[in-house]
Amino acid sequence: MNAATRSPQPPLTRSVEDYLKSVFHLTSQGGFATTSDIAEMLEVAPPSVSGMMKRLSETGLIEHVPYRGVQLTPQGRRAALQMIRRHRILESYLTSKLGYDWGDVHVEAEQLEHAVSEKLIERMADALGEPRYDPHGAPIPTAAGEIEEAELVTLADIAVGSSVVLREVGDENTERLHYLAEQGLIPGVQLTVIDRQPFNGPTIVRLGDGTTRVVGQELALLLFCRPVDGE
Amino acid sequence: MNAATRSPQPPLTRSVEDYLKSVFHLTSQGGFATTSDIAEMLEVAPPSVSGMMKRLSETGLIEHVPYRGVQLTPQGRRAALQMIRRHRILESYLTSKLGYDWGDVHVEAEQLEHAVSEKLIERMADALGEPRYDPHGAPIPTAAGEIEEAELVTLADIAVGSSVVLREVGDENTERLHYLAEQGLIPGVQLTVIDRQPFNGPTIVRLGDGTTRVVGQELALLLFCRPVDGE
DNA sequence: TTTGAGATTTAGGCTAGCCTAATGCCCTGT
DNA sequence: ACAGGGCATTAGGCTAGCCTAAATCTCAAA
Ligand SMILES: [Mn+2]
Ligand SMILES: [Mn+2]
Ligand SMILES: [Mn+2]
Ligand SMILES: [Mn+2]
Repeated sequence: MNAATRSPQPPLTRSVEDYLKSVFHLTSQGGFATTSDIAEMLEVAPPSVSGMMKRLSETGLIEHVPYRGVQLTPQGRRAALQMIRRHRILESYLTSKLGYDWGDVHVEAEQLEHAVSEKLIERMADALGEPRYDPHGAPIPTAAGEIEEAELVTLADIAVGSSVVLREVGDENTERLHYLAEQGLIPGVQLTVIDRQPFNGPTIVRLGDGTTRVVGQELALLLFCRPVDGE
Repeated sequence: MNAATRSPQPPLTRSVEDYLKSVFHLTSQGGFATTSDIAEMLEVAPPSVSGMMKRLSETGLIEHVPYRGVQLTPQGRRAALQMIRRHRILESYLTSKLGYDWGDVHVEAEQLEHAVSEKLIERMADALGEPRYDPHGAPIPTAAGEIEEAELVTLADIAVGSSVVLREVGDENTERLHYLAEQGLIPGVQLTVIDRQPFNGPTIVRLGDGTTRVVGQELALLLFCRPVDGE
């Protein structure tokens, strides 16, 4: 009887939890997560990733194809989704109940996610009314481990003349989030693309109040939108 | 320039934080914390404590007198009080804002105390109105690192006929806390000792509503009281 | 088909924290 | 004064996670 089949499993370490989340995010579009992508995301050296991948495949949390990359097993995926639920509930709670700025919650949640109990997360979720999205618009997995998969398009890909709803923005960069909030570019806002400059130039959008914003290509690639019905 | 004088210090680890808290509690009546007392409190083997004491004295957090025990340095005391503030604010918050039972908060706080930021603790404290006592009646250190030192007496030492206010109870045992809550023996309640059986027998107290309780010696030793003014 | 750049893994090393077994210190009781 | 019990420390070993340097694999370009 080996480690992968022995039960009950010892609790996952902080590191393991973060590795699993990384693999989840890196494989969300399908395919493998590569050693160097994981290393970059977690800010560790590639050999550290190789070492951890070895341990994680021995415990049955990932499938490792040498020199190709890794994918989560069903068990690994379950654990990753649980961590993502924790993270996003925490971000939501800090924002709604403790007056946190949406630019600051990610860093705090990155630590707390490893220390909170299941019970605390469910109490927070309950206090919030079982939110479905975190403050940055990312879907919150259910306690049962299900997550909404929406097909979103980046603002940079929206044709001039089309209207969209901004659904989700990346949550890792505090300054970027502050800037977006200043500009009123927050999830839920409706935008109409009124122009786009050539050569990967900025996209110009009109907000509901008639004001316009000039969004550079780099930023436009990080604003995930859903086309508005009937457009 | 050695480790003790180099600055800024690296953040303390989870283990170090728990060791410092233990030393604080074990020296709160003065004197030294012994290796075996620390080992018992943290549920580790004595040699693990010896090893950690070596590291902590090298970093200037404790003073170690070989074969005698340890005491906190001012720096170690500051760190310990910060952790105790975190712990007690967390217990208060979980109880007041998330409907936690007072018997369950200790275990949760024991983990969270290592993951929360200073900022989060201050937001929680603010949301609670800067509480001065945790749910078990223990004083909460201020953000500046000051803690109230009250001279409390255990119920077992109160003379028959005297009245007291129950101020503080130990928070480590969930079942004990549940039992105390059932009996109405919670901090703030006024008690009059109406009898005590000999040979370390139980203490009989009357509550404000006229009902009585029979409190065994073991429990009476853990109920910390303040004599009522003018008695 | 060969080759080389780039990615990955292996080799070897380090620290923090834990353990058990062996040794050493301290103090009390005779 | 000293023996012995009990506590503390030292010795030696282990795992998780990290690192750098060296070896190895892969794949696309020549
Ligand atoms: Mn986040
Ligand atoms: Mn994390
Ligand atoms: Mn507690
Ligand atoms: Mn703790």
